[in-house]
Formats: sequence, C-alpha cells, structure tokens
Amino acid sequence: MGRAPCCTKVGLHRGPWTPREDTLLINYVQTHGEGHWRSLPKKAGLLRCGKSCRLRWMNYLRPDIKRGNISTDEDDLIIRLHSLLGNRWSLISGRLPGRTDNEIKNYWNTYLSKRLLSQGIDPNTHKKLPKPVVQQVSKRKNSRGSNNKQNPKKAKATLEPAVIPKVHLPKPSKATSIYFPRNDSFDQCNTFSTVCSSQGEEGKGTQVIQGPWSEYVSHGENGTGFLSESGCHPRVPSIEGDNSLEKLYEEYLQLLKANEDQLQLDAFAESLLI
DNA sequence: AACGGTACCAACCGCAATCAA
DNA sequence: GTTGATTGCGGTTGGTACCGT
Repeated sequence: MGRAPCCTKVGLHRGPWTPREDTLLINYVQTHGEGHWRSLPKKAGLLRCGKSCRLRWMNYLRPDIKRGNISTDEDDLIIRLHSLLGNRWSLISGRLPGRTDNEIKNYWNTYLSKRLLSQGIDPNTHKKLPKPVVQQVSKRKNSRGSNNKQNPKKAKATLEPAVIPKVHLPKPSKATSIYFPRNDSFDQCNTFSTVCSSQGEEGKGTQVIQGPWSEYVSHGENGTGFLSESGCHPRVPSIEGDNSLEKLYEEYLQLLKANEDQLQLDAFAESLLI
C-alpha cells in the first residue's frame, strides 16, 4: 500500500525549535488539545510537519515532563523493566511518570547499557557475559534539558567500541499503552496534570513544574485552566498518586522475593501491556 | 589557543498499527 | 473487506558542548 508522506517537506522548517515555535505550539494545544497533528501546523501557524509537532510536544513541551536527574531508583526500575519488556520504550516510560520514551531510550543507550556491559551483563539479554567488558561509565550529572549545561568533569566513558552484539529480536506486536483517548486529555484529566514528584530531590509530595512549561504555565490560582491539581499522570492513569513509582517498584520486588518463578515475572510483564 | 574526540540529546526517518470512509 | 490517512514507536543521525592533548 503506497503511503503518502506525512507532509510535503518543501518549505517546512526543520531542526531545532525556536521559542516562538514552541509558544505557538503550546498555545494551540492549550486551546484545542492534542491530536490532529497533521492539520495542526497550518492552524497553529507553524511551518513544521505534524509529525515534528507531535514529537516536540510529546518529548519536550508536555507539562508533565520531568527532565534530568534520573534517580537511582528510576535507574533500577528502567533496567528491570527493560529486562522484562525489551526496547519497548513507550511502555517503560509509561511506568515512569514524567519521563518520555525518548529520554529513557537516550539514557539507556548512553549510560545504562554501558553500565551493564561494565558489570559483565549483556544489555540486550540481561544475562551474564562470559567476560565483563572493562570500561568506565559516567553517571549523567545533569541533562542539558534541565538547563544545566556545565556538566562538570564529564568523565569519559571510554567505551572501547566494545562491539556490542546487536541482537535482533523479533518485533513485538504492538501493545496498546495506557492512554486517554485523543483530544480528551484536557477533559478527562481535568486538563494537564502537574508532575508528581514521587521521590528524591524535590521533596516528597511536591508538585513540580519543570522544563519549558515553567515559562508558559499560567500562574493563576491553582494553575487555572491549564494545570490542574489533580496530580494524575495522563499516561499512567492506573497508577495514581505521588508514589506510583514506588508502588510499581515494590510490586516488582515482591515478585522477585516471593518467587523466582519466571511465569510470575512474565505475568507481571503482561500486566504492563494492558 | 586550537584541534580532535567524545558524550549527550533533540530531532528525524521509516515502518507498523490503527482509524475512518 | 479495502484503501488511504493518521498516529505511535523504535532506531538512527546530527548538532553542540565539553574535555583532553
């Protein structure tokens, strides 16, 4: 089936987004909601293809995005979820409130996979390698996205091109991730949620607005109209509240403790594929 | 100071799934 | 059931900041 490109590339902007473009996109989504990405650029006055708009929104402009400072708990959870789900980044990110699939994918590729290798674990199979790959891996201090560009002493991850064996697993059938229906995000979750900070740096239970939204968010009473106090994560409706990450983590640990039975772990993985 | 190498991450690309007529 | 449009996902690329020499 011949498939038309998502947009005609002629005359469209590419590359990094400007603050003005961001503002246009945010204003449009704020007014009309997500969805209809194809027609969005025209209506919003953007010279971008819809795909690009969607990506920018999903990975950077969404108000519930938590950027940088991936905690050790999150590290651990990502590794465990990856061992269960493989490279299904959207599913993994769906279990990590405020994290995007792109961020987790980048984080995995630039840090976690190397760390596993250095520990003698194959990042693809999560099984012990015959020989540990000797390398130093630097823990990411801060992300550029968190407006902290001075990565002090960025330790070199002198990764000897440690020939990472590329395992081509059969593509998993697409699992429906937990989403509210398109265009309903504003209504169903009482517009957008603020980020539920489940742990760590920002203090428990505090609601944190990070990233570019901090500039755009209306500062009216309780974020009137755009940011709600509901605290629900639009992508993780099944796990609400401030300790969703902890809950999931505990759930997983209990399974590990209770029974090493692979069936149970598989069942757990299945449950993530709802 | 200049240069080259590396790490990071935003953005792009192509494909598959899903939706709608 | 078929076809074309739209959306979502995962892999990859390219720009840039930083570091060591």
